[in-house]
Amino acid sequence: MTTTQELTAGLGDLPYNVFARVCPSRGTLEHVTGRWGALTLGALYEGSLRFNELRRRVDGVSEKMLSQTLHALERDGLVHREAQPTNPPRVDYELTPLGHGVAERLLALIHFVEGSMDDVLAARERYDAARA
Amino acid sequence: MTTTQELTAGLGDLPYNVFARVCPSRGTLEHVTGRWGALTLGALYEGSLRFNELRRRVDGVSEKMLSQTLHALERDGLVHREAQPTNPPRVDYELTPLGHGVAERLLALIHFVEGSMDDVLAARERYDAARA
DNA sequence: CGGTATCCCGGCCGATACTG
DNA sequence: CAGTATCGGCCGGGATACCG
Repeated sequence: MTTTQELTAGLGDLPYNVFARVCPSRGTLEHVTGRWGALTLGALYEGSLRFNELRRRVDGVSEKMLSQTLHALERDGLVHREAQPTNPPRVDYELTPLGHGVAERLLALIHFVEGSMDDVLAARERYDAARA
Repeated sequence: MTTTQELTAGLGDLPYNVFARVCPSRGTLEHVTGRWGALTLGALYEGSLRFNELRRRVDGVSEKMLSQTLHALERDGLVHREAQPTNPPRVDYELTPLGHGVAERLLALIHFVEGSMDDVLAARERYDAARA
């Protein structure tokens, strides 16, 4: 297991530190972990998807938010947009190698959280019961 | 490496699916990956911290948001609050075993994003240059 | 199909003041 | 030190309409 010492060692020497208010990595982390960014990256992990396929997969996302999310992820170099000038148009979105690395770690987190939900729900009941 | 097939296989059979609008895991994931939740869990990974130590470590967080964040994480069973009834009061926050597992995966993601920032910034320049 | 443009509301969140 | 209470702005994001 990686220790925190290793994880945070020499942060002052590293170029990017997400814990600092001004660091650009904080913005990228928010694109990645944001409500729709996380689910979009997760959905694309298995392979390329078209716009409306993504919409169906990420339950509840609006056209506007999916569009914004994809633009942000494409700008950060995590998603590649492949538009075919046919009629009707066909646009495929897929992870870049970088995006794949991010999505992999993201899915590890998502999966772990999903697997912990029974514990989480039990903890909530205990917490709520203690103040009622 | 874990494949997406494995990650998403039989989602319909699993009790919790974050991609579904109504699943409670989506709410917990948002606590965990939210702007302040992620940084708070990351800060606590190395060990217990007091309220104002956390405030200093999570640069830019307000008292109110840190308080709200800690309450949410405590309710979800990820953070344990230890209050000593001394004067002046002393309150320590630390990760639960469950919170530790979450934070570990979160830090893997954060670290990867930080390590990718040069690529991300380069991708942004290319993206912006392409439409200017 | 694959988006963009516009309107607008709720709530996230920061600032400030106050308390035990 | 460790918070809670209250106010207010601003913007995330949903709804709707429109376009190539």
